[in-house]
Amino acid sequence: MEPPARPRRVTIVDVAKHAGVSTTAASKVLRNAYGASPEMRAKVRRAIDELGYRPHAGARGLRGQTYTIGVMLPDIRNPFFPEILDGVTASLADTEYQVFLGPGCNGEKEEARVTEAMIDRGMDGIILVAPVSPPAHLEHIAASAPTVVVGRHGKSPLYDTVVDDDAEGAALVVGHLTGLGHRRIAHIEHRETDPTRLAEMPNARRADGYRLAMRAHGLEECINVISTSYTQEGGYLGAKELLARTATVRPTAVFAGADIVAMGVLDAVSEAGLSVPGDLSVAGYDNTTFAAFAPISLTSVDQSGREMGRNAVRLLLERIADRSRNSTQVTLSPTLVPRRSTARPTV
Amino acid sequence: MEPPARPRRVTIVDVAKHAGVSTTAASKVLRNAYGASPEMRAKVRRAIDELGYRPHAGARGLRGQTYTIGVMLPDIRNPFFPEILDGVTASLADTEYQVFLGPGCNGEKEEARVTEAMIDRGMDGIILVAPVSPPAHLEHIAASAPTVVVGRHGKSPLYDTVVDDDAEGAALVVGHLTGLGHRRIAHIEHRETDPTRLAEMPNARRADGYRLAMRAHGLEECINVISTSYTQEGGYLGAKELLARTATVRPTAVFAGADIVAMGVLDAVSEAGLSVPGDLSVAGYDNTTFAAFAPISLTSVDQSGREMGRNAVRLLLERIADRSRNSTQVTLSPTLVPRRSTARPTV
DNA sequence: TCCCGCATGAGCAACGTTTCCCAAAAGGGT
DNA sequence: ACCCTTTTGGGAAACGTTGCTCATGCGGGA
Repeated sequence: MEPPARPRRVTIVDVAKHAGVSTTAASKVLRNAYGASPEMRAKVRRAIDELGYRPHAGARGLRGQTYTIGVMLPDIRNPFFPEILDGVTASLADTEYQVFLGPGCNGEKEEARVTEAMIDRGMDGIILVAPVSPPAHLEHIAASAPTVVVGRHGKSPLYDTVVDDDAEGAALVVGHLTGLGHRRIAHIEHRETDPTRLAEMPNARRADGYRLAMRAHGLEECINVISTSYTQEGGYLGAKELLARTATVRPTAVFAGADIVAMGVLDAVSEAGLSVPGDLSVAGYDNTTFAAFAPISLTSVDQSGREMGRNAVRLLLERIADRSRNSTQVTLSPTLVPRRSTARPTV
Repeated sequence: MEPPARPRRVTIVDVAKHAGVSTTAASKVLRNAYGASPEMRAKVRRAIDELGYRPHAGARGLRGQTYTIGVMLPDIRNPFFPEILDGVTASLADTEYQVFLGPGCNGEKEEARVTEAMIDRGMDGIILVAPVSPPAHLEHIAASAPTVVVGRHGKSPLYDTVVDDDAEGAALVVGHLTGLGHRRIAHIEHRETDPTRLAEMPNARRADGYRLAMRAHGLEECINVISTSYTQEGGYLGAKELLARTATVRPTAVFAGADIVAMGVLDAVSEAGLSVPGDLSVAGYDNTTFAAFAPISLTSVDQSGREMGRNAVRLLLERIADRSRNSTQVTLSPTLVPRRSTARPTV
């Protein structure tokens, strides 16, 4: 016995037939376009409801828009990114647009695959969060579809950007720690060699901001940057190196470039039988969800991801409406969230 | 001055012209279809490379496949779900398929919006992770596109399922705790009233498994289930209630139905000035990333999300190949990961 | 009365693919 | 030399929309 033939999807033609009008007319009603009388609108709308019609996005895309926005996140595991996403979806909630995420892509190759896939699917707009691709590739993307880059400092006439003032964030941390009385404040950064990334990626800005702030507080000779990576393991290795020093040289505080790095630092501290903040104050960056967990209670910098997401959508919709408008750069200010992982140094 | 007209996308017609063949021929080469000589294949492939042609997924979808798989995650913040996603993308890495995620959808309404959007975009297959929609809606989805449901126990002839044996997971925890000498073991569950969810959702199975295992250990009179929700707040409230009791009735161990719930428990414990595991042993479920962080070090149940993702893809591809095949249910066994949050009770 | 403009509708050609078909040519067995 | 099969290639019609162009009918101003 044959399984029942799947019912063909109802199309705009079915709607038009059922309403007794032309497909053109039905299309006009769908798009709220000019040239349809109130009675016709009513008829068509009724037919749509009765048949449960939904427009086919692919077919629409062939002639214009797909009503789809693509968002690329570098790492779905980093709990900071969902904040941005929330801002994006909230802003798009009462529009016809639908958001889809490219899956976790770390590395240029994966990034290229995902962005190309978005373009191939005719997405109306693309939001790239902290992409690692070279600027040329970003411009290639932006030339194919309206694009907003979030969390990366380079500017281009082809795309808009939304960034956090990472240097200021670093200064907030240094200011907080010096205010508590710390002098030997170390920083764990993400090692970067590529020159454009060195100029554009937030991690490099945070390191620069740290150095600048240390000098501003007259602590130039205490500057101490460990280059590992923005991972838990990177934090662990960096902290091991710091803790191996003799007590008179050992830092009393560590500014980790990201919360996840701070987690690694906590691992190493715990392994060494030391305590936070008694033996070492630790601060992170991103104010991720777990920074607030009671056993961790990590002092961190909040970049207001929601606000970044909202701004990204605003810029994207503006650019969809007018592709030739000048590119815009939005910079948001971070705030410090002090918690129990930082305290006065015990001399 | 006019901005330079955006270059029209390269189409299969351009490729055919450039190679000096028909578009039919070019299409055959693209799809590795029968009826093209080796020389023609070579010519067309060269043209594709020279022009940088990429097929337009929307147009393809109009006539068949879009080579797109949609994955719906209920909550992007729950660090367990990325595991599943990893399994999915890894399995799909060397196919032509591209994965896209629906953004965080908690609630039936959001779920419906996202799944409809996936269908509208002609996605070739849909993976639903722990959906909350009623079975009728799941079958509606499955009737429109090949579907695999992950992390939900109901079965249907229309879709395949991949689940963890949640009852066994609960039994592992209870066994572990009784083995350590605990008797008053409480459980914090996600309150569920809807009868089908009560039957199908993993949280209900975990609670049932807990009860069953307690009886099996002769601890029926110690059974103690607190109904809140699978959130940090839910865990916090549940733990407050438990900790308010006098020491002789107070549980010595808590089995939280999810790691995020355990975080809330830790918050409450810390607030009450008590310690883990000294005053209270705590176990979670999901073995999320942060369960391994040193200051937390949470005993948890690992469901091997990767394996679930891999299985989901396998089933999905099978169903795409043969839509009328019988539906399959895969059940995976969880394992216990003991850490420092559980220990012998201090009488 | 005539003409113009506007509101209302429909016809039709795209958009970029795939696939069903058919034609021509090329082998292969008598 | 003949027919039959297989290979190789292309023409053209879909798929579901949208937007251009055009036809009709109506009212109003001259």
